[in-house]
Amino acid sequence: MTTKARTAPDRPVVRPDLLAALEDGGYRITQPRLSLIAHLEHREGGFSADEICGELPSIGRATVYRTIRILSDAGAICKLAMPDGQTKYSMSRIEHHHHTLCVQCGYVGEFRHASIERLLRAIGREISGEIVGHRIEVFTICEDCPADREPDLTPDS
Amino acid sequence: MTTKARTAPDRPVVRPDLLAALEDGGYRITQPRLSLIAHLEHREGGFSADEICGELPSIGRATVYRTIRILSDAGAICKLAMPDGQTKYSMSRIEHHHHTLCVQCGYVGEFRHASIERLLRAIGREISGEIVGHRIEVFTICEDCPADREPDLTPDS
DNA sequence: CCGTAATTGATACTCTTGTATCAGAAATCA
DNA sequence: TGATTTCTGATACAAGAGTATCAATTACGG
Repeated sequence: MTTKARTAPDRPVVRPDLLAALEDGGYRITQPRLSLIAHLEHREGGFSADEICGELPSIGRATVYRTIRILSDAGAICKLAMPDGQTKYSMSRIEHHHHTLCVQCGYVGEFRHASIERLLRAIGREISGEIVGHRIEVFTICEDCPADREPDLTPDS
Repeated sequence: MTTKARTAPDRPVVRPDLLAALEDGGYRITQPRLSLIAHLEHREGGFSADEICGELPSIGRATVYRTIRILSDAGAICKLAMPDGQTKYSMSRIEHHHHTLCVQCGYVGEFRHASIERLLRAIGREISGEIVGHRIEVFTICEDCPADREPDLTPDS
């Protein structure tokens, strides 16, 4: 029964699609990459690369950045920008989504809205040039944050 | 007839609303600020702070950044983010607009779309927390850019 | 026209977000 | 089990974007 488990070390079990992001890219399945993926998979909200370095001190900075890049290229992670320019990442849990970012605690939520795709097509008809991408970020003060404080800079571009 | 012009130096004439952005903030009308505003007013597309430093070498770096900040706070300038994280600014010419950014030449365009405000209200009803701002950026390859090249990273968050 | 207070510009500094390097360690292939 | 190739982690480096400092200058109210 346990024939196959002979040489398996204590590899964390991760979402198959995240594993596939590595394999499809021709990357090796390594311990640090698995630990990182397992960590991100269970992490709430958004994160910065440096936060992850702090949370997983056993994994080198360079590896954290490299792995985030791989996952980001594979579409498993989204790269976001806070109003102040800070970079955040977020694990994608649903497809074709957009993000809410709490300007106070950095919490990142995902939402879908059918009208958005339609809207983008309409915009495409009105502007010159070809649309190659978009960024839609909704800045919020999330439920768990005190709403009484002055929010940060809130660009509405 | 020319009584009033006696002590007026060669101050550039700038859009009154931009001047107001200074006055309303309690800022002095200085030569460097006026030169900068006059320059930006006639400049096409988007710009980075450092580009402006290069274009107006007689104005100090710090002053460029300070003035951009003042205008940005006053809403006369929008702060944008390119897909790669680079910061761009753009003079606002119309109200309640959003931006197109050419990922190849950095050209910034403005557009309005009535549905966007409606859409945001709809989103507000679906998510938890309070919306305090948003960022909608449409990345393009503009008419004047060769479309055959591979575009940059095109996040669709 | 003068005094005061804000502004300027040069420069140094900071902080974030990465990338480059490279010897040693690990994963994979045969 | 090697042999080979990739990956890792420590560290240094770099670019971008902006702030802090501060003496000299400029604008503005009276």
